[in-house]
Amino acid sequence: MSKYDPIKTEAKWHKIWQESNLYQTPPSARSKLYNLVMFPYPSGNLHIGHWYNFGPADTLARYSKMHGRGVLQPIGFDAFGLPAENAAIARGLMADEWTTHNIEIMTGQLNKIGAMYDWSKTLNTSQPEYYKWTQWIFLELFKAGKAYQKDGLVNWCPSDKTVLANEQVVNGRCERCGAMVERKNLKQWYFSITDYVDELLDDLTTLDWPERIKDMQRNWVGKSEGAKVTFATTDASKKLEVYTTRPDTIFGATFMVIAPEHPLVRELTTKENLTAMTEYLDQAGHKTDIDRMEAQDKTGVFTGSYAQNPATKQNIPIWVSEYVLMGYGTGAIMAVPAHDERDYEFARKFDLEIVQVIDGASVQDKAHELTGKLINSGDFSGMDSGSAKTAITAWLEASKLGKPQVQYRLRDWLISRQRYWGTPIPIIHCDSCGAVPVPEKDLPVLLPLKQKFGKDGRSPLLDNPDYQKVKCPKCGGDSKRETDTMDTFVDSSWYFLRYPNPSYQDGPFDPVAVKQWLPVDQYIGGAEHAVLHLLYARFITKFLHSTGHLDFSEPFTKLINQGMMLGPDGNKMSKSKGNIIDPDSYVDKYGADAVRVYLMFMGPYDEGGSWDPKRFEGAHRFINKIWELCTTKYIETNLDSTVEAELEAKLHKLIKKVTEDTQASKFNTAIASTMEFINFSSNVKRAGQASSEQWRSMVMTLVKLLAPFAPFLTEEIWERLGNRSSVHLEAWPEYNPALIADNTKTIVVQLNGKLRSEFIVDSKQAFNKEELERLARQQVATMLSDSKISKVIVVPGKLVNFVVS
RNA sequence: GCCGGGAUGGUGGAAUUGGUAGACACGCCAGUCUUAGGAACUGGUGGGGUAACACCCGUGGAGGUUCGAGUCCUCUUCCCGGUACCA
Repeated sequence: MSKYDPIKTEAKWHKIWQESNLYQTPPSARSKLYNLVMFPYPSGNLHIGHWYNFGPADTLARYSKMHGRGVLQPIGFDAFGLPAENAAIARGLMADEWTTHNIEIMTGQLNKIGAMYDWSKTLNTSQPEYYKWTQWIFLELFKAGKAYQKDGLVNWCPSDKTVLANEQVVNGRCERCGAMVERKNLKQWYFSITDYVDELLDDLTTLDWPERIKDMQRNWVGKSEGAKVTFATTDASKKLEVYTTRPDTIFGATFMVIAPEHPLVRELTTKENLTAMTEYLDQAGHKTDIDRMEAQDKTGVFTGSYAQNPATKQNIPIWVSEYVLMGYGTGAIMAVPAHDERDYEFARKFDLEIVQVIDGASVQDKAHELTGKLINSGDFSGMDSGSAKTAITAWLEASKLGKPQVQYRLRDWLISRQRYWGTPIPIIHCDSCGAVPVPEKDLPVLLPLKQKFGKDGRSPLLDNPDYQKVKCPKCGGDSKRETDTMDTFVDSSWYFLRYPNPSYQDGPFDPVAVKQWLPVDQYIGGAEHAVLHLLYARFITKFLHSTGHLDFSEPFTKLINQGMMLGPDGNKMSKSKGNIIDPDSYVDKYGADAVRVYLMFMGPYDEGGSWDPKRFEGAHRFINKIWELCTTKYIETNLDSTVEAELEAKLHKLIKKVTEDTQASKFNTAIASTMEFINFSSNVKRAGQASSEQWRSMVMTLVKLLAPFAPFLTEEIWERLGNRSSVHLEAWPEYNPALIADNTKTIVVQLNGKLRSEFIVDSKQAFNKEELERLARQQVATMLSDSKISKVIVVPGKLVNFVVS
């Protein structure tokens, strides 16, 4: 029998599967599985991380299909976006040409994976028939008042020349290109994600997602409970609102601090302090976020004004400092230096009063941030922090000086981008009517193709009068089309709704198909989208739910996170480190099955790992061993009924193990047990101890168990075994529990918990305590001869432990 | 700083959830085959110890609970991911 040729075999089956439409999505199914991977960005090449995501995801899909579930497993492209635009500029190409070219290449690579993609259900977010509906969703949000324009401080990436959402700023840098983000005052479009903040937080408990992802979302939303308190200036002319999580410390508020961008800064600054203030504001305005973060020392300037602490009635100075951020709370704080580290540092530096109001630790050298018993707090002294928070907030509320307040860190989603390659924002700016939405009948607003890029990547839309010139849909007057496009995360926030029927014309998604397939049953992808895509998609789903377009409010019931694939050196793969593994070279030499098996055997799926070329050999050998075992002639020479029974028992144990492990995405242990079984059955084969019929039936079962892992190899073997139809249409094997029960058990004998001996006992005897103790005593009789047994512990079916002195 | 995850042979990793630590695989060593190399196959492989057994040590570190701890508790070191003047 010839050696296994993965290249020929894989090409052969890929063709047959395609021609026979083997993986066509069933129109309906009693039990459905919407198995989804995060669709790729058409960067030009499928990298090893894609394989690590898509291969095991397909194994899960195939496993479910064999369980009789109707499976929808689509694939498409997240095709708009900056990298394509930048690459096109760099190569002097059109963005659409570059994207189309990459999609062609990547489609070929995707086919090699051997995944059961249904290519009749693919989509591409840069196509007008798709982005028409992205625009439609924008208009729905606009109608509901949840897409709005706002003037304000935004994150600006000077290298990509566009604004960014908060979620796209990582450590003060642009998530895409790593450039330091600047702050700018601009009028931009936002989506009101904060309107859904409580649902986004609370519904996390209903989701079957990894806890760490849920925690990341919880942290990002950043809910905190406290109080809003109003402080009046001493002349009562102005009011300053502050947010605090520690109303119990209000008696210790000895000064106030407001952000440099606070609207009252100018008004509060007295003549004597004006020069210093102007200087301070000027240098603060020039700093990037990074500068601010890295500032070692607290800086600040006194305004010259005072406010009255409503609790102590004392006059306290109002300062301006960068450590108070305009974007959180009210942009002003009551500073309690005794009980807040930052306020403490500021007070020490500028020699401000420190009054301790919580007992329990000295504030001589540092702030005391814990809760405790109140002191120096008037009528509230003696209470503990917990009840004082409630009592003081109630008192503030009764005196109309404050109220309980819940604060979130999450801000609205800034979706405008000053770039060309994205979904045009369907808005027309009219001098008399303002921002007017493009009427639905005029959708899509087509993105003009074949555009030459301006200098420095300037959006061609800005220099395209034909695109901009438009009549106002309201008054018919001359007006100007919006030239910004949408963040690509808007495109990807709803794509999973369209997959079930991507050619649907009458809406963004086909309600019948959505009813059949949604929500997504399992979503498989990396953790890098925890607070980006996954949060946005939940928001859009909740919006469409609240407006009656969907009857579910969470898009992804179950989330599976694969770990990260690292280079052979254990580092994140990057061009600069030169440690990028190209999957194609392995696929072209050893086949997709070997690559899939390698990736799944490597270790726990959610932990990832580094690519080790040496260890790849193991997966390759595994494939060859299966081939050898299943396709070379079996000769029955030396029948042994004990071995036959053992083979049968091991097979059924294997079915159980592979079933349970695959279900739990524990691919590595599923494969390990299969290897173990193959080692055992190779010995049986060599000795010819089992009947030919048993052997043949065992091989058939084994091939079915392996089908989701190595789809090409198993299909070829299946055919050679004489089967006419595909192994991928077979039903998943079931195990017989009666065959799994061992008829003997190994009982361990311990002395003081240490292994000393073991014996085999008939399963019927394994739970008879007296018998086990008797047998165990025989085993270690000589060792026990001159020791005193103080206790005997018998664990039925497992062990006997003698405690001796 | 805060939140989450982790540390087991030369390497990747197993371990029925408190009951034989190191499954499976890589690598290495020896052997068979081969002109040779490779491939394939067979056996061995945590450390110490022994002629071979016996025996001792061993899951980042220090304690503890228990007849028995990789697994539970307390403290601690280091690594990874997320997040951060968030009041």
